Amino acid sequence: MPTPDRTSLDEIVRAGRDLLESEGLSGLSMQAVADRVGVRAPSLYKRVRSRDDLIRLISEATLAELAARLDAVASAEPQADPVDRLTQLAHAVRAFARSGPEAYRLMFSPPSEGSAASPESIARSAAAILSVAAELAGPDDALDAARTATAWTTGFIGMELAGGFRLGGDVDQAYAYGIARIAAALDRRAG
Amino acid sequence: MPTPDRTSLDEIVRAGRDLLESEGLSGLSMQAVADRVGVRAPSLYKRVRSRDDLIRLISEATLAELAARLDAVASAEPQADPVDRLTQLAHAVRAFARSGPEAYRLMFSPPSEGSAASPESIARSAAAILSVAAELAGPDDALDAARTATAWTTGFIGMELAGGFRLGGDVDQAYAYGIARIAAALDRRAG
DNA sequence: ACCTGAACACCGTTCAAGT
DNA sequence: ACCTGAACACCGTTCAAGT
Repeated sequence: MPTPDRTSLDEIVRAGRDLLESEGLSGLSMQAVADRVGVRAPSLYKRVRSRDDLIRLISEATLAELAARLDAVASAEPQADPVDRLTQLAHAVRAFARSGPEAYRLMFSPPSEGSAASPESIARSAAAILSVAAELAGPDDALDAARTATAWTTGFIGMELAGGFRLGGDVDQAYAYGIARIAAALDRRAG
Repeated sequence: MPTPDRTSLDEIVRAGRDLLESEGLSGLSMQAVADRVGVRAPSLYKRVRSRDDLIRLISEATLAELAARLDAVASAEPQADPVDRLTQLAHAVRAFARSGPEAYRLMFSPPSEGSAASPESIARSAAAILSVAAELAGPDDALDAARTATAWTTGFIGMELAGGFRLGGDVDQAYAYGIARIAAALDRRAG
């Protein structure tokens, strides 16, 4: 006789994300997730292969949200100058990271191989930046340019989240300075 | 009656680093470290406050090594063009990261607050880059320029180590492309 | 002064037994 | 078909007892 479902994969992933953000990665235990969704820990394994798998699902969900956010920004003003659009994208990534720092970090530094998001979802979240990079640097250099912009963005935000900017100075201004330099450097019109 | 020392802090940190590199962060257990140095796990707490503290010590040691490496590169050809020197520094960081990827990742994404390296040692490892950045961008923009270069470098390498470059293309070439663009963008002589 | 075994409170995960 | 308690093999850490 079937038992009525007492939870769902969605609820588990959502609970995991909340827990990750409020308690950090070490607080994301199967027990804690089970408590949140009102089930015993072993029951989670009906919907999730392992804790690593749960972490991967959280990464995947976060990545999808980021991709949606960036798509919205990119398509908001399709006519705007590509330098401005790249700048807006970079600011959107930073705002997203600040709204959920733990989940953001998870995307870019998975604690294990099995918890890394799939190449497909990574590619999807890079689409908006790739398209602006193509406009800026031209089709031949689009991939390299997108990588340069993405590397700088994730590097800056990663250092910021890790508390790496303790030499003083205005971090917001450093971000603005950086994105302006990067955008100009990638702009083929500038030569 | 005192017992002769059966291990030392240095040996523990070294064993921890080896273990980290060969087994990953999750393989870096107090038990495994104790086995390596020939002691029982509780004895480690005579020299180390906690596992987090051991991780911090490993980060600190790695950071000191990186700083020494970069100092050596920076002072090898003091007369060279700053663009070339920044390029060499960037390549040195990447080579260092590849020689010990797990320890490298630890420096830039500490798994917890207590395992982060001290601001002082971070500042020390940034000295070489800061000095080239000052030459390139001028004293007023030195800090912002150093942050831009560092963010790009750590971001690129972090993505590479996380396996984030699966869209194809030549990653070595993307690195060369990026550092050339960044160096040119920071160079005030180019304007 | 250092080292140890025993113990504590946790983990992630498996599995037979329940409904 | 889902859920559970019990169990297993691990953790990090503390502490009294040994030398």
